[in-house]
Amino acid sequence: MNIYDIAKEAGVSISTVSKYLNNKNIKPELRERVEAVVKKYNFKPSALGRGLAIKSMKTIAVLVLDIRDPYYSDTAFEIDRVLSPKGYRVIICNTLGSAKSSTTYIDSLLNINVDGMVFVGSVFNFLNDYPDVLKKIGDTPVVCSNGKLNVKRCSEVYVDDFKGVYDMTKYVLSKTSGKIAYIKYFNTQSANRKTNGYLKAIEEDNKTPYVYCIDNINDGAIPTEAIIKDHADIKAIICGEDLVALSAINRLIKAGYKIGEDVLVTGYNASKYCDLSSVHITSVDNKVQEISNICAVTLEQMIDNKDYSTKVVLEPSISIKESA
Amino acid sequence: MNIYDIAKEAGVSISTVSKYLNNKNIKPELRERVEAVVKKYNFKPSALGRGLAIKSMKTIAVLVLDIRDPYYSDTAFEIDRVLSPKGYRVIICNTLGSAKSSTTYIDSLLNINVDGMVFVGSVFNFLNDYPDVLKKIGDTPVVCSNGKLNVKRCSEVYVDDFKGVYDMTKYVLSKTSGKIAYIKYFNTQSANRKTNGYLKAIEEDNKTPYVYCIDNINDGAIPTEAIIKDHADIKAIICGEDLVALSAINRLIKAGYKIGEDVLVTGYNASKYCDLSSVHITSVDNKVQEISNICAVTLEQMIDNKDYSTKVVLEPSISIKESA
DNA sequence: CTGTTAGCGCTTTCAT
DNA sequence: ATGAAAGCGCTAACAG
Repeated sequence: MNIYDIAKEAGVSISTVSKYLNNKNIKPELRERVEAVVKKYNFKPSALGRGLAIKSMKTIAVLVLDIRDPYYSDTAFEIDRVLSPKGYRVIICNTLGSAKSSTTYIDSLLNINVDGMVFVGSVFNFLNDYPDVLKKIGDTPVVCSNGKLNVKRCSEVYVDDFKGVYDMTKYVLSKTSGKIAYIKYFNTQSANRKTNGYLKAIEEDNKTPYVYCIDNINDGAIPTEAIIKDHADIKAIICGEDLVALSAINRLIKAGYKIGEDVLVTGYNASKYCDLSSVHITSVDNKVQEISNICAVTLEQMIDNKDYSTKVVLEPSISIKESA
Repeated sequence: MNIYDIAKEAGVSISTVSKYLNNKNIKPELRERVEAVVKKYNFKPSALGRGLAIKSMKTIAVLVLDIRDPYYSDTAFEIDRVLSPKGYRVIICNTLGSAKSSTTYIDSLLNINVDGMVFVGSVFNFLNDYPDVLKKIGDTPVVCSNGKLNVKRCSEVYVDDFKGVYDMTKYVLSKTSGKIAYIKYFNTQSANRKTNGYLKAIEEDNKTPYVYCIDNINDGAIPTEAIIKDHADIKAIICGEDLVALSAINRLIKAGYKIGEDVLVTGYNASKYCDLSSVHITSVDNKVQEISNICAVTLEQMIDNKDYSTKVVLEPSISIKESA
């Protein structure tokens, strides 16, 4: 069933059917005739035919490191929640941070004339070192959450994670005068900004910073163990990720520390992980849902050639629970 | 840049270019000429043009309840991991269990001639009550994980969750002779099979079953509290979901129980949640990755019109940790 | 306002 | 083996 069939049965031309389908002005009588047939067969025009004609597939893509990470699945969920009711299909790409994989996904997306893409996380900034990729993206609308791509049409949506950790460190400083350590996860620009927030606050207080790094998000117990060994009198551990805080807490409990009393522990993301430990976790709320919502809305504005903000910065807040 | 441009520059016809792109036989000389131009521009044929011609977009869809649930994101991840290197784009659909949303997604997918769909979870079986939807799906390849759709081409991949909980209950019975309760989550066919596994094992041991139900996966603390109140001498709680076990454990610890000693707690899914509590959780391993892998591989076989198994049943196993 | 017609980029007969 | 031409389903410019 295609518009020819509909046109024939309604006794009109295909362009009238097309006009009907695209809400253009046609005479009421014809409109009724066409509508009757369309409804009768519950006809939905092929997105392929239209796609080829107008070079758009009503499809957008969300590129993430790994959809299994709650931060990314939250993002993907919100984007789908906003855009799928508007007829967009949402393609999900797990790049795992590999340049090869990322560029392959991008090729594949451009191949179907994807209407827009959302790059989630500052990890994707490495693409700025691939001018041929940027060139291929051309003027396809791009929204970067916590990142920036040097393409023609790019909107950036940030949460100020420097401030997030800075504020959190200030908060912790207000609760203890003892040693405060920081566990940094990964080495993205975002992770560096967070670390700098910690360093700045610590420095302003004339204290000594203790930074421990991990590359695997499940390895939180390792630096925690090191911290316990290096500084048995540790009073607080600020973590760059909730999962890390969770591991740290479990490790500290095993070592006999009372969380929230002997030692304060904080996380980052204010994710559901915060409520999974016996001691609920105080965390930097970096507004995943809000930021993803803005990404989705902005992307749609870009696609529709409406005005849009090229840069939005959100203030994180502190979600206080029991661990600090 | 399209095949006409390539053809012109290579001095051949478009059909020769098309043949080159589709690995059909062409004379070595021409092949070389075409290849040179294709490589020069790193030409990738438009999926839209091809899509219209052959009615396939090299796109598959994964329909889940909610991608934020780790079980579903694990599934989506694995399917993308297998299929995206083969050139498939993976569309993600969060139906939230709503019939309206599901059918809208399905319409949208069929509209782009999606090559295949994976329905994850027995929740989607409700679609069998919508004959018009099934009819629309027609002979589009469908794979159901833990479910079944009455469409022309459907492959089912199951994990025997009755046996999973049955075995787990037997295991728990071997460790304690006290009261064993079960916390059931939701009311899907799968949840019922699990509950029956518990009931069967309990019955075979001539013990009294205690089943508590919840509809929200985060409500594990509620039935746990009830259990503590009803049966202070509870010896084990078997949960239908890891997250429920996690809440139960936190609640039990608060009440002063020693997990793994005073009371055993088990989960279902053997997800990463099992390692997030201070006491790691013994759980039924229902092989998410394996099952998703089979879904992806089977779907590809169906799409390629190769032979495929219409039904695969996997045996769950028990992942023993500290909580039981 | 309506219909005719020419694409959109590719695949696929069907002659050559 | 190769190329010309038709066709996939739709949109849009253009003529009426």
